[in-house]
Parts: sequence; structure tokens; C-alpha cells
Amino acid sequence: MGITERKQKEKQEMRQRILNGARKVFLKNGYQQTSMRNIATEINYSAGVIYFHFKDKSEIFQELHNEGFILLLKQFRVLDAVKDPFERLKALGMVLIKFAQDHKDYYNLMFLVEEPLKKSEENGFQIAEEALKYLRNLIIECQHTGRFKDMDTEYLTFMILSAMHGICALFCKDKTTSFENKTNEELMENGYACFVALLEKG
Amino acid sequence: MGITERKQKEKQEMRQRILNGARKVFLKNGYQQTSMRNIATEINYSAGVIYFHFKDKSEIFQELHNEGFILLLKQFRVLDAVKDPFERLKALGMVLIKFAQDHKDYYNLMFLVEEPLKKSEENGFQIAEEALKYLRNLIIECQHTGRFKDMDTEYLTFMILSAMHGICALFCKDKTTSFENKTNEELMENGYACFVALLEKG
DNA sequence: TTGTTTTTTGAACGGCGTTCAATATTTTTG
DNA sequence: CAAAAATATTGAACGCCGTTCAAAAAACAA
Repeated sequence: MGITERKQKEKQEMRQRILNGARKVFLKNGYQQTSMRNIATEINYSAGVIYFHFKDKSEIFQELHNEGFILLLKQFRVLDAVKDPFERLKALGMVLIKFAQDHKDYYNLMFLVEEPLKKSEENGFQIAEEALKYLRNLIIECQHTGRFKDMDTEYLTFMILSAMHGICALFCKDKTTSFENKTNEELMENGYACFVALLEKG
Repeated sequence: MGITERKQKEKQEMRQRILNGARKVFLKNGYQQTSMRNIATEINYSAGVIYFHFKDKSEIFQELHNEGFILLLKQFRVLDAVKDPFERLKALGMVLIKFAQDHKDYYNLMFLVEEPLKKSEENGFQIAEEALKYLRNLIIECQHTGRFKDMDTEYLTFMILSAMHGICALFCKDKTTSFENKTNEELMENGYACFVALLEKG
């Protein structure tokens, strides 16, 4: 039955159309300043129709949150080319920082919006989980080569994530203005280099 | 002229009354979910009157942001009792973490709300600046004792702040659920201990 | 008391997320 | 083909929001 098949494809296309509009407006104006009416206007539909394709604004958020993690994971996997795990770990931090710089609003959506993101919404949550798993496995690999030998993996992972995230979070919420004779890029990259230097001694 | 004096005091009292209501609702429901009408209801006034005493919602935010930093700074200054600067630095991280745990919503207000907080609003901004200065001076002191000798103070400060902030930010936005066989306290405190261990080797 | 100033109210404006009856469109059936 | 059923879209409405402002109330000055 090719008809229901096409029907589903069309529905999927509409979903995508809404998502495209939403992404555009979300990433330009941020999550809170984007209204359903804005999104609808962007794609030349009435606001109501969105609710035929999505439960609510938060479901759209979930999808974009999801997209963001897929994008991030893709950039992580580029690192598979780097053979030495510690080098890979160091590079991962830079990838995250670059990601925050290039996709500030994705980063906000993914890490800095207080949003239900119920674990029941298994889908998006598991992808986020996968990104974390990538980091954790990397750290375990490092430990197998003798680095951070005596440290608890879980706490170490949390700490390293925190350090990287802290850099990005300060940047994404514009809390870097007090270091003003440096550009954000200098601050983030050299600040991170500083952290890496610590890791190297550890 | 005692009359205008009392008048000013009364006006100040009303301002405080609004601030008290706002603090209560803000810290219970968070910044975004608090409406001017909520605040007004809390103190049994009409919503409009708030605009006689404050320019807008953001000005109330600024005041509370301010309060938060004063509270944090007070807790920082307790550390003056600790003589060794590196010990003081280590303790400062714990103070910040405890602050985030005990005053999660203040922490959100202070560090995780995307809000103008124009530098033109000198008042609140300078107090935030002062907290940062406290950290920076502490690090400089550490460097005088020979620690972190060869590192750039500015980047080092940013890095240390980022690491501490990252821990708190993940906690305050409920992004710790993926480390779930640990409590938030365990995670934050042992994660931080992990970071301190690194600092000690550096 | 009367007039003036300060404070408070409550209605209103435009915008928000969301719902839903009515409508338009597409698909299925006879 | 036409009619019926299913699907997709609209636009008005609801009850919120931050904010403004004319009018009312309260406090003060004369």
C-alpha cells in the first residue's frame, strides 16, 4: 500500500518543516524568546497546526536537543582517528569548546536550559547519555595506559566534564566580561590549555 | 525635615517588601516561572504598584542577583581565617559548591540566567566583580608561594573558576542524572576532590 | 478645608502557549 | 463520477504574561 506510505512521508516532511523553522528561530533568538507563533510565521502556517504534529513546545525542544547531541557526537567520532587516548581526550575538550562557540544556542539548548527532559522521553536522553559514554570510555582507556591510575573513574569523568562544561557555560551565558582584555576565544582556549597542563602532570 | 526622611524610609520599606515577596517566589519557582502578578499577590498588592518602585522585572532580578553575591562574598570572607592560600583556595571551591547546594536558585540567578545585567548597572556588576577579584587575588597569593608559578594568572583564574562553576552548573540544571548511582553531594564533592588532587600535583 | 503630591488600583494592550470547533483538503467507498 | 470518511489546517478563544496609564485613594501642605 503505497498511499499510507506517502502519507507518512508527507507527515514526516511537515514535521521536518516545522523543525526547520523552529531551529532557525530558536538558534537566532534563543529558546525562551521563541514563540509558537514565530515558528508558524517562519514557515507560513497558522500556529495551531504545530499542535497537530507536536505535543507542545517542549517536544520541539526535545527534538532539537536531540539534533544537537547527534551533531556533537558526530564531531566526537572524528576523534577516533586520534590513536593515543590521552591526546584524544585533550582534543575532545577542544571539540566541545568549538562546538559551544559555533553552536552557542544548541549548547544552551543541550546543557543550559532547565527543561523537563524526562528520562521517560527515552529517545533524546539516550543520545545525551551516549555522548557521556564516549567521554567515560575515553577516560577508561586513558586509565588503561596508566594515566589517572589511582582515581575513581566516575568522579574523574564528572570532574573533567565539569571543567570543560564550566568554560562553555560561562561563555554561553556571557559571564566572561570580567576577563575583558582577552577575547572569548583566547580565554576559552588558553583556559582549557591550562586545565590540560594540569591533567598532564596528574 | 523629618517628614521627607520618613517618606523615604517608607518608600524603602515598600521596596523591601516587594523584594521579600519576589525573593520568596523567585527562589521557590525560579526566575522565568515567576510573574509580577505572583509577586504582587504574595505581598497583597496589585501588580501595577511594583512599577512605581521598580523599573521592570529585570531590576528586581538585579537586586536579588546582587543579594546573592553579597551572601556569597560573606561566605568567602570566612575563609580569611585560613592562613595558607592554597588551603584557602581549596576551601573556596567547597564554599561555592555548598552555596550552589544550599541556594540553588540564587546560584541560577547569579550564574545561569541569561539576563542583560548591563555593565551600566554598575551596582550589581561591581559586587560580582568583587567576588571574582577575591578568587583572582587568592590565586595570585598562591603563585607568590611558588604554586602555579609558570602559569598565566588570568587563564588560570578562568580555568579554576570554570572547573568549580561546571560542577555547580551541571547540578543546578539537573544534568547529573547520568551519574546516578551517586548522590549529587557525593558527585560534587568527590568530583571537586578530584580536581583538587590535580591542582596539588600542578 | 482645599489644593497638591504621592501612592495604589484596575482596566487595558499586545503577546504568550495551548485548545478546539469549524473548515478545507485528501482519501476511500459505492 | 459523487458521497462519505479521514486527515490536515485554520482562526478564534482562553487564561496567562510584562507593562502602561488614567483614575481613584491616601497622605501631605496651605
